[in-house]
Amino acid sequence: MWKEIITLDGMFDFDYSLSRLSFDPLIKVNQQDRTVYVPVKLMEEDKHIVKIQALGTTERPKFALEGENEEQETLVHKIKEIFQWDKPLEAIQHHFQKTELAPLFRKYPGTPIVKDFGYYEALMKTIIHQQLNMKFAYTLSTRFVQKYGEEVDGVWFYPSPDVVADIPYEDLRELQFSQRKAEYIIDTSRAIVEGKLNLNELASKSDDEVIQSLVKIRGIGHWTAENWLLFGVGRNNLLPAADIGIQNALKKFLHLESKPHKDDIYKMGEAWSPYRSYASIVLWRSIEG
DNA sequence: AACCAGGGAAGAT
DNA sequence: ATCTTCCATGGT
Repeated sequence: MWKEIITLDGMFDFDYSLSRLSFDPLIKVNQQDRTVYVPVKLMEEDKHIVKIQALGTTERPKFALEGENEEQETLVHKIKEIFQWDKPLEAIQHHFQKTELAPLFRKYPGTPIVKDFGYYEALMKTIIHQQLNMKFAYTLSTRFVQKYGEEVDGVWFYPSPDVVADIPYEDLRELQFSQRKAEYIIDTSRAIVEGKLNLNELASKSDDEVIQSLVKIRGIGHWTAENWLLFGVGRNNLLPAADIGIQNALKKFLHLESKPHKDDIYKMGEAWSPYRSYASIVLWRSIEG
């Protein structure tokens, strides 16, 4: 077993990360202990679990990382990437002080964007969650992973694309997937297995290039491509204007009569660039219980 | 019971 | 290219 203490220079609201992660029943989180167990797949069939416990505060973040076997350096690096501990959250908050979102950034300092635990996982989860209320969305993704994924010490790993590629559509329908959602999930996984879709390769391209490529795949629209970039890859400048949550948050924050249209959202968002992802995350946060 | 949900495809213009 | 309609399925 290895253990490592990490301290950050800037701020980081880890307890908020935990409350967000706890939306997902698949993720083993304990908000009282301030811990989360992160499933990390270094390669296929090379599954690891890293326990993270918060020791510090938002202003003075400090974490204890713990793993079972070797690979300490690689796993710590992975965790740093997932939690994006290198993002300059102070500078980002400062950037927003001259915008209309300043009050939200003062209310929620150090709000981080924690990435999903893998590119494929992020894409599947995002497709499954399209157009569904969050409760049912998580019910579906949980059924999906608990049926086809693998549990190690109480921690769930998503199935790999080759497992999903072989699922008959009817089997997902039994989990209450719509026919189309079953097709999106399985067909996209097949494209990955066949090498027609390479997420690692995509992740090195520009936002626009990624969106152009992903949108060509049946079942992936603009919203899903943006969300993959934001939560899968961890890009800074995504503003999913079609997202109902973003729309509702802006309506509430700006006291609008009705939900803003996407053109108006993009216009507002110009001042938020190049950190529009962080505008998105505080807007989402502003309407969470 | 109607409308909504952290959309998308297919068809119409 | 942009607008409309339909699709699915549970939640409130």
